[in-house]
Amino acid sequence: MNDILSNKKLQKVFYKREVTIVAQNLLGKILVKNEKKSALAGKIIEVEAYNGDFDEAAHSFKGKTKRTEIMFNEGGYLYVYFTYGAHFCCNVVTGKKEQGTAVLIRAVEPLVGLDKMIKNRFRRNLKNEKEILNLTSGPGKVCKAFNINLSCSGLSLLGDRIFILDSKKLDEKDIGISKRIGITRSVDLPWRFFIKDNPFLSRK
DNA sequence: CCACGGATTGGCT
DNA sequence: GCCAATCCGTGGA
Repeated sequence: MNDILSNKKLQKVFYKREVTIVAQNLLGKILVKNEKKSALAGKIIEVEAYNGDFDEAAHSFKGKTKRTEIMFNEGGYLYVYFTYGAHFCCNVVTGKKEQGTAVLIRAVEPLVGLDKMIKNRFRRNLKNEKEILNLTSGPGKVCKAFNINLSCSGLSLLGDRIFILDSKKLDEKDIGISKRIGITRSVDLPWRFFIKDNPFLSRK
């Protein structure tokens, strides 16, 4: 199983493309976070695209602020924000410099470092086997399990702390598309992409 | 300085 | 299914 970690790291050219293309192509790829002694890894199974040019739900829509300036980098950086007084959410910055586009990682399927993820997320042992499905099935949950917080915002995905590995291309028929979740503006854009029937999705 | 709302989660009805 | 928790970022006075 750990041989998945020998896959090739995604490079700048992958991230600099248009945000909805990057979003769909991130499905099935492997998010990796290197800890002091071990690695955490999960397969990306649910994402959403945000584009500040015309998408009122994007943090970058109103222009650059101290919080969102990272979103205006060129593709290949991590943008993390804090919300509802409790949760972090992590995004992959995409496109060209000053564009303000990013992909929210909404759910992953845990692959490597499960014990550590369980510790990070619940601070206790699992109550039962089914609880594993609650480990990384939402944007705040992913960040908690991977110990991603504001100190990770702005990190380069070409570095060694956090990055994404390639994997074989998904069959188009396995990709689902829907409206985005939890927003109040630009609600009709069909910019949520997910791997159909994966048990770790945030919603069915 | 103050007010308001949020790219969520988990607990309770 | 409904709803409170919780606090920072943002914008206006």
